[in-house]
Amino acid sequence: MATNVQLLKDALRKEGLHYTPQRQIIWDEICKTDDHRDAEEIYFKIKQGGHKVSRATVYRTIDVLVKNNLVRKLELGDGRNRYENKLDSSHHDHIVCIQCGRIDEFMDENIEKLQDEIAKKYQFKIVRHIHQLFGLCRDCK
Amino acid sequence: MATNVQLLKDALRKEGLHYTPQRQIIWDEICKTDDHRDAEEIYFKIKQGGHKVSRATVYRTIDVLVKNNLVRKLELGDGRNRYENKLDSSHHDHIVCIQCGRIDEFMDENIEKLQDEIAKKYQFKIVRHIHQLFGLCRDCK
DNA sequence: TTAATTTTGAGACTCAATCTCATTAAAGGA
DNA sequence: TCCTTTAATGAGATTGAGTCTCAAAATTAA
Repeated sequence: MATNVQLLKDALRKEGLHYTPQRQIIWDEICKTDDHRDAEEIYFKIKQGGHKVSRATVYRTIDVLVKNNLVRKLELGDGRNRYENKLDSSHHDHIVCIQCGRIDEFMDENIEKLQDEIAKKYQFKIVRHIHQLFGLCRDCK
Repeated sequence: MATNVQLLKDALRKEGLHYTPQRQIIWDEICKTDDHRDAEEIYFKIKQGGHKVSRATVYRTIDVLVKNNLVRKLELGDGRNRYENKLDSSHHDHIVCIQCGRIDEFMDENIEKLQDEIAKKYQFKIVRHIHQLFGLCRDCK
């Protein structure tokens, strides 16, 4: 956990922002699980944990964490953004079950390579990408 | 255009819905361009064209068109869904410039194949997928 | 033409996310 | 430590895309 404190401090310093208890609480909460949770869930978990942090601060802090690569923002197109910490996770994309909501992760070097080739062909500089498979998982088929 | 009328009628029949002027106006508007427009844009274009169709009907009709494969829904994760007609477009994914908003289309058989292999590995049945490259286009680099 | 049923439209409503601004807290200097 | 400046926080208002409601209008089949 000590490392996580430093990661946050470094990010905040880089942004010229203060290190505050609220920001630490939020970052801690996000580090607690490897789930893909939305801001509201994170906010309520913090509340349940007995801490008082406002919704606005949760949203604002998550933005900073995303910008500084500590958190990944997941857009599943259902109107709620999800977030996952990037503590020890390498790049991956997502497989989403439209029945039970289960989210798995995948990564394929070859797809990444092909992607880069496509970008080259279009003279496009990729900043980020989204690759999601929606359908039925093993248990819902 | 005659074909488009029939496509709509067929879709509506399949859904057990009535063929109405409003639905035709909406479908016509979507067929007019190959742009990727959001519901609000489509709604205002119809208004500008001198037709009176309510926002609710636009949204409702688009849903029917998407469900029946006449229109493709694009989720770019910016809170607004975009739509494009599928009149003579084969499957493709999107390259989005985060600077100027330009949207290009790409398609790669190999990526599609690799995707299917991943699904098989996870015993997952793909219903749909999203693959989008975000970054800077040729003109914005 | 009528009766039964569906569709439409105006505006209310939802919900995630953002904004406002008065209050509180942090950081650096003396 | 105290003070001053500047930034952060929180409560609640606001936004905006999209959905819902329900009375009025339109469609269809008889």
